[in-house]
Amino acid sequence: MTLAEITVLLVDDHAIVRAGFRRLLEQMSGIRVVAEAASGDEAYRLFGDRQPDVVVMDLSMAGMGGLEAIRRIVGRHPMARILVFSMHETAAFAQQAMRAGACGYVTKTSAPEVLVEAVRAIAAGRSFLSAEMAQQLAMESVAGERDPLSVLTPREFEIFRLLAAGKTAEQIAEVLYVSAKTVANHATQIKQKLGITTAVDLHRVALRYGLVVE
Amino acid sequence: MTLAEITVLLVDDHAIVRAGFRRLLEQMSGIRVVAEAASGDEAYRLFGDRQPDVVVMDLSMAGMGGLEAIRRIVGRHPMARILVFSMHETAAFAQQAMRAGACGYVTKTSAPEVLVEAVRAIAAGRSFLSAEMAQQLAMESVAGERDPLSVLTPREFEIFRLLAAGKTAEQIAEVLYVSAKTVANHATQIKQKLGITTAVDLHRVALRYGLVVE
DNA sequence: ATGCGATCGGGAAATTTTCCCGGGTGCGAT
DNA sequence: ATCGCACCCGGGAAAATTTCCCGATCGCAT
Repeated sequence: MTLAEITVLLVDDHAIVRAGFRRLLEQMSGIRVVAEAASGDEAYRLFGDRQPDVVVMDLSMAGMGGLEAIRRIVGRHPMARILVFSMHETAAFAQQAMRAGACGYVTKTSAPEVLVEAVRAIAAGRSFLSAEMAQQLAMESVAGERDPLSVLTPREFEIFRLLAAGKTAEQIAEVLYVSAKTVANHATQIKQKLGITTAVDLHRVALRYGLVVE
Repeated sequence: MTLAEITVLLVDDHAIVRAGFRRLLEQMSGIRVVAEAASGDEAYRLFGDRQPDVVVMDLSMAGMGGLEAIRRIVGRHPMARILVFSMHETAAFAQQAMRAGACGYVTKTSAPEVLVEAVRAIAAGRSFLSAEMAQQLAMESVAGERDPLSVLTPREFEIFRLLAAGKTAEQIAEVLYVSAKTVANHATQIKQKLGITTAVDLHRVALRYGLVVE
């Protein structure tokens, strides 16, 4: 592994990003891009052909998403080592990717050196998380790591759902036969528990857990 | 213009994308990247220094967004020619970008040749829309049923986007260099125009038109 | 020149959010 | 039985935000 070059399969539906990665790695010794794919499908096929040491993959691709592609590749080739290279700064994405079988996660805003370092780490059999991600994930695992909505009491959950559906505090108060004041107090408590500040965040959490349709 | 090289200022907060663009243009004659910026701020400063023929700009940047950067640059330098290079496939973005003062819009999924063609078109004084965008915009104008977001002014659209991203009025005020009061007033106007009342509705509209991810 | 729309924000009132509090209720443990 | 505890309900008061109304400026078009 340390003797030969590290071979890389690049997967991203943006040609410009693939070009950037190539340019970056051209200036490095010991790493060589042996193939590129613009879709999960293509990546799956090419992996079998080329047997690269490392796959560098974007998450957000049209068609079969990156997560699905990871599952497929790892399912067929358990030894595959995949580094996710995503634009999302959120720990939830990193978590999902790792769970799907990735060995590392780096954001696109990372410095170029970090990317190279990550590729080397993955090739060497280690895993790699960018510092911010590691930080976030650590925070979460300390916090208990389970479904964040489980911290809500039944009443809070109910109000959470209604808020996420776009109802105002008064409307909710009306259907629940309590005062708007109480709803407001619950709402504050809910946001506190979920660690969010705005109604938009609340809606996002609800979407993420399938509590509202679209 | 056709005699000299076309000089380009590259603006994108992802180093990898800038590298990709450089690599792409290195292989072309007649185009040269003379500067790179990782933020709208930096782009604004560098534009004055270098006076590039064309600015190639990403829309979604941390801090001052791309739209705001366009507004600022064009406001100060009316002759600036800006090509937007975005990951968003939605016509609403192209529409807003053009309205903010851009001369062209290309998505990151475009083929490399398209990017080069677009840069050349912009430098030659023409404007450029990628085929899919032109298609979508045409469809909309024919259908008469334009998206409700077109009733928003550029400024309103920008603030709308930031609100939909879960930012508070205060945070928005900070990145746009205006008072929180102004943002609040805009927000009221936006909700009025869109016929919505809650922040959750706002997020939903943004989702519906692909302005926010997820 | 004049009008118009876009942007920015102040003033003031209305409304909402937040924090702090206490009271009531059910439920399991001692 | 009664104690602790979590839950639910809401009042009071301060803080923050939203809303409505207004005037100012600026660029642009007629």
